[in-house]
Amino acid sequence: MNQTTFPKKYNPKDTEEKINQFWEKNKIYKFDKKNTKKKIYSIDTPPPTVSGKMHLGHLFSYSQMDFIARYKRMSGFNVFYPFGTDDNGLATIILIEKTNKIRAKDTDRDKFTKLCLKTLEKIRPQYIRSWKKIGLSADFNLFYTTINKHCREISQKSFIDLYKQGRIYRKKTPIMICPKCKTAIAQVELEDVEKKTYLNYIKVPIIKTNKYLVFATTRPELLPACVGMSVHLDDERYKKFIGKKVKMPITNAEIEITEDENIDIKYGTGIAYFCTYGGVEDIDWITRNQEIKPINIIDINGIYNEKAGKYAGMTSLQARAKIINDLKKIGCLIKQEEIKHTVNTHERCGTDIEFVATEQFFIKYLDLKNKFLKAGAKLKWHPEFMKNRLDNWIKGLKWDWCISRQKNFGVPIPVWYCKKCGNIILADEKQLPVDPLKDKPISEKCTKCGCNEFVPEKDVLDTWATSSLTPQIAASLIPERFNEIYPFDLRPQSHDIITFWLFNTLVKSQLHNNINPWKCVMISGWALDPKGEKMSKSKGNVIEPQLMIEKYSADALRYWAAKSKLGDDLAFKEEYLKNGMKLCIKLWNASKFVISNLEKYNLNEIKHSNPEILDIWIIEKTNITIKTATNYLDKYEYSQAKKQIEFLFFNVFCDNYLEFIKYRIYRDEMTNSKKSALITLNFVLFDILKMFAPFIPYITEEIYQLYFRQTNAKKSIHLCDWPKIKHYKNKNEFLETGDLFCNIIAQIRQYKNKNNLSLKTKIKNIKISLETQQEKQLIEKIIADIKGVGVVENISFDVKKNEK
RNA sequence: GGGCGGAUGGUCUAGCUGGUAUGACGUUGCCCUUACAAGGCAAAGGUCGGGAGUUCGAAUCUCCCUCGGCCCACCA
Repeated sequence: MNQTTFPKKYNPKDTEEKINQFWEKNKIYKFDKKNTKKKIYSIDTPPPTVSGKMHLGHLFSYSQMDFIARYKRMSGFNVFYPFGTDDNGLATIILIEKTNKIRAKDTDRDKFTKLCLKTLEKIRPQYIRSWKKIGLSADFNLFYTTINKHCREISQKSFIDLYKQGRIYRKKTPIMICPKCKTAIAQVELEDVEKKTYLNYIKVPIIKTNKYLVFATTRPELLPACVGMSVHLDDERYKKFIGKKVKMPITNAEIEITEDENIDIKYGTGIAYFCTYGGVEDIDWITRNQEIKPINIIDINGIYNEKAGKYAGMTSLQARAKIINDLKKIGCLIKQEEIKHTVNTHERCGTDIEFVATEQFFIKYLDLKNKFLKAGAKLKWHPEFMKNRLDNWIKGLKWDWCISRQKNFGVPIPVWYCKKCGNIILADEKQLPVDPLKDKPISEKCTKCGCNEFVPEKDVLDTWATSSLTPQIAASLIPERFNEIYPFDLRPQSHDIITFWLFNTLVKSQLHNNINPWKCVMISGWALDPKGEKMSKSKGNVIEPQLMIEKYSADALRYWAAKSKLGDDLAFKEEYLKNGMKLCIKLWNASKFVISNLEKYNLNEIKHSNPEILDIWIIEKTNITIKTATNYLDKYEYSQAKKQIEFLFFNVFCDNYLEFIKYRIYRDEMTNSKKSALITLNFVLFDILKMFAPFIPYITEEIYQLYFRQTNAKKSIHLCDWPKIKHYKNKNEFLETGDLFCNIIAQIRQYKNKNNLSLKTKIKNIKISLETQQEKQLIEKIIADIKGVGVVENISFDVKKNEK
């Protein structure tokens, strides 16, 4: 047997770097596409955005999915674990603009996309390095970026398929836009912020009377778009005015007072005025009052148009200031009351959203709410209660999915319009991916009118329209095994995007294939700052994972990530990283001790036919841990599994077993008890290492390579089999005896402690108290061990109660 | 307003298909024991947010209340 010198100290920094290169060079995590014997376990890995940096939250949730991936790999699965990046959104635009000093607005879309792909190609390796560094065992060659050809093609194909199904429609409709980003935004992109504003009380004369009404509004600038005014039927103050008309100041428009049961009598003056469109309630109202024509005064860019009269060319904010001034001048503004209210803003830029009527593409799905609820219920949720969030969301959906975006970057909507008749011409599947701005439809003439001139659609698809296809995108990287990969076994992701990524993916899969995209979902929580608060740049409490890896090691960070229960948020505390390091150091030292002793002998030559009681005891303890840890991991409860393994290692193996066998293996002559100890040490340590491997992959690999690799065919510990249970007869008796033994050793330790004695000090006599006579019988078999381990010459027993 | 999850020694945390509580950090004492001083051994410390109920028995089940958290909906 080769003698390896086990390094005295563990150096995580160098080791992790070295191990990483080893993994990469030997393609340890490569998906074996030719292997048809192993069952595939497929993971729909979340694609992060290259434009960002890896943050602690990433580290947290990717580590958690990696525990499962590694466990499944060791359990004999052929793990399909791709890694993509999501690069067709605003963040990418900003990055490309910055790096290349250009503006997307002023650049040809095709050129910008190419430039983007080129830039991403350049910066990607550095970015992905972070993910490799945390020990992610994905196959990085199963790669996609949501803006590449492969993804554009699949995304456009999805559009065409849904269009043909009649699921996609184009409609002029009020839609939320961000006046700053100048694009349509979806419900999920909203963030509500509480803001201070003024509730303005405005006086309007009632026509043909000398009376007037006062209504209150936070959006006075929409006055030119006012189309209605309502009061509640039960409102004694206003009941009599229903059916009368008022004359709006400034515009002189005549508005009829109507009755509407949704009016809150207590809010403002109890009179609501409706503009097209100030908010959801305006849209609701106009849907209830079909005969009323909207006045669209805001354009898609957020600027007021000619219908706004003198306010044309302004933004809402500018118009508001001006109109308040004008109302004051003519004496119509009675008062302004400062209030706090919640406004919907665009989550990316914080700008208040506007409602504007524009032509947009929608995926029709409101009619399928029940189908989606049922589909959600079919998924196995871990943790289970997270399903409520999806249900809640589906039940609350109000609009179809608006999938067009007015941006000059993204996946182009594969559509042209006939110049003459406006007929929509879909791209042909054969020509995908297509860019209507530069490509022409395959059919040269409009099928309706025969015209041969086409207007390209300028809009692109919502980023979620593409990222909701990650299962199809990833699985089609290995087309020949598509059907074994899809539906995926697992979708891991964090809870904040259940309502979009998870939901949208489910929707697409249901619409295209009528099945769920995955069998089960694993929802992770958030990484919080040490105080338990959300990390954000503005708060300045962001923790750099890279710095922490430098300081403590990736294994320590992963150890921290394994601390939280699945789905729970977890505060980041350096103390936990220290615990992680402590475990690594302990694992290193214990392995050093065990291996340095094992290395002295050729284990194959040591044959023992008679295992000692305490050796069977530790094997049985290991068996129990294997069983419970396996159960927990099968339920995705990695934190419980880790806890069990850690307990076995620290409290049973190190604190007790290693101490128990020292006196045996320190002997020079090769006795049976020494042989038994060596053999047991060998495989218990190996089992422990294997169980730790999914959590702390670096140090376990290093120890494997230093010793166990010599006698194992597998190149890496991560390719080894997950430990199996060894069977012994009468294991309960061994368990009982071993546990009792621990108890007695504890008594001896206590005795020495009380008497300020070192543990190795030999004592002549000690009295041990036992509970029953039966215990005494068990103990007699291992009296020699007690004397040896406890360093005692004579032992007497004091039995508390006698058995009948 | 609707929904979901929490509240356990000084701090963080496990347990929650019921039988007086897990571990870590911190604190104190002992030990420089041939794996480990970022150590080992040992000790002190909690009756499980409050109230009621079910039960022989509840941190664990039911109901109510209080206080955080998250998701969703919210106003002219």
